[in-house]
Amino acid sequence: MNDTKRIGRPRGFDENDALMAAINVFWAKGYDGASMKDLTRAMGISGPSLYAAFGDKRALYLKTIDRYADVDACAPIVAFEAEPDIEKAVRGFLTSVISSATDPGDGTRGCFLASCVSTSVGQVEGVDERMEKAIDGTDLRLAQRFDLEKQRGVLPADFPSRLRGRLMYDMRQGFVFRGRAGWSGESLMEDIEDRVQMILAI
Amino acid sequence: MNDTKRIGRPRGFDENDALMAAINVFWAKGYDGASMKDLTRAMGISGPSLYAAFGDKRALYLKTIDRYADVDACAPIVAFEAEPDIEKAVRGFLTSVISSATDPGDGTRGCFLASCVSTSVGQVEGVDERMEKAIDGTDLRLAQRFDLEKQRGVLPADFPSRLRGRLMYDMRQGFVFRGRAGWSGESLMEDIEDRVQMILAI
DNA sequence: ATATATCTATATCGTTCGTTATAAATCCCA
DNA sequence: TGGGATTTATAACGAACGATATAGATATAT
Repeated sequence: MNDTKRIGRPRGFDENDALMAAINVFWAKGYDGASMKDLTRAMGISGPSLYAAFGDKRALYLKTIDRYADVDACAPIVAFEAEPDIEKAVRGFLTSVISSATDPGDGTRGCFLASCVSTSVGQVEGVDERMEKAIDGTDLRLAQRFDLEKQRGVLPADFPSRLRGRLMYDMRQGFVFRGRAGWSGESLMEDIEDRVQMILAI
Repeated sequence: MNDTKRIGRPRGFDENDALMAAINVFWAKGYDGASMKDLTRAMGISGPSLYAAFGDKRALYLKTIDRYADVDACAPIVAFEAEPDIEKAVRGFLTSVISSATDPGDGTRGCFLASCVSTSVGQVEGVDERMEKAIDGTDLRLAQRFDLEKQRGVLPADFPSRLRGRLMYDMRQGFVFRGRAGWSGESLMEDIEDRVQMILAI
């Protein structure tokens, strides 16, 4: 908005970078599990700087959710939209879900929204609306991809795009959940061919 | 186990009742959200009594999980197993999931395992194994119900019982999640006919 | 009745939490 | 070269947390 140089000492950190770092902390530890010390250390700033820039912990959390939604960091959905062949796209979506749900990285398994934010729905004020909006948005994107195939004639005109989009979303929720509970990627992969057929059935 | 009268002052509370009360507190507030004060008040006992009987907070939490699994309190699964007609059973399962996921009661929405325990997987030591075992057990029960129908000849011999059981489970996870995010029961019900057909397809 | 063992309640412990005064440091502008 | 504005770091705040030491209460056993 305001590109004019502001008076006073400038920020010693990048707000974007700090937010992305905060996302990873919440992602790995959850809202309650992430202490202010965890956050300030990972963000490379001190407590007062954090409060001045983002408000309190809850406000920071909500901003990480908004940021995550903005940068469109959800790999499975991106994969789904990028692949031209619809069957491969569905398979790619599920495969991406599974790999991200089971990859033993820095603790940021699954999707930030599905793995972390979803666990604070109904617990942290302000999360519910954002989560609902995120689910709506995802449902819509998935459905639109199917609608595209209906226009192309690949899928029949009466294909229930919305329902199948939601189905895919719920499958993701299940896979992420199982991954967090310790399921291996291989065992989860046993299901995907059956599921691809379900999603695309008539 | 030991029915002989024990020496010393007897317990002033029932351990079962106290555990059930603790379940509801965790269910409504989550593991971190449930304070010892919340727990002792709901359980009707004082702090030291709680610690003497159940250990620390985490041990109590794990015991509530075990207890919940034992009493078989998961309504959707019970409904699924009770209904003789398999299609009605599947529909009943999903309907029960949705109603319990959206019923605005005392905060104990969904299933204790799906709504609360699942959010502490990877966060609280000892939860992972229990959750994995619970999922395994549920998958098995759902699959066995399908196997029964295969024996009866209602479902074809090549019906993938295990896969469809897992599918139902993942659908539940999705519905519970959406319910927590604010979805209404009616909007969730829009999906179920399509889903019943999916689960029983081929 | 006394001794012993167990449970209960009050009160408090030390931590850790999220949050914030305070003051030094760093920049723009005049 | 100051003066004003803003950000920084240190330190500490009150509150709430989970967990306990202590002492009183209540049962059985002898």
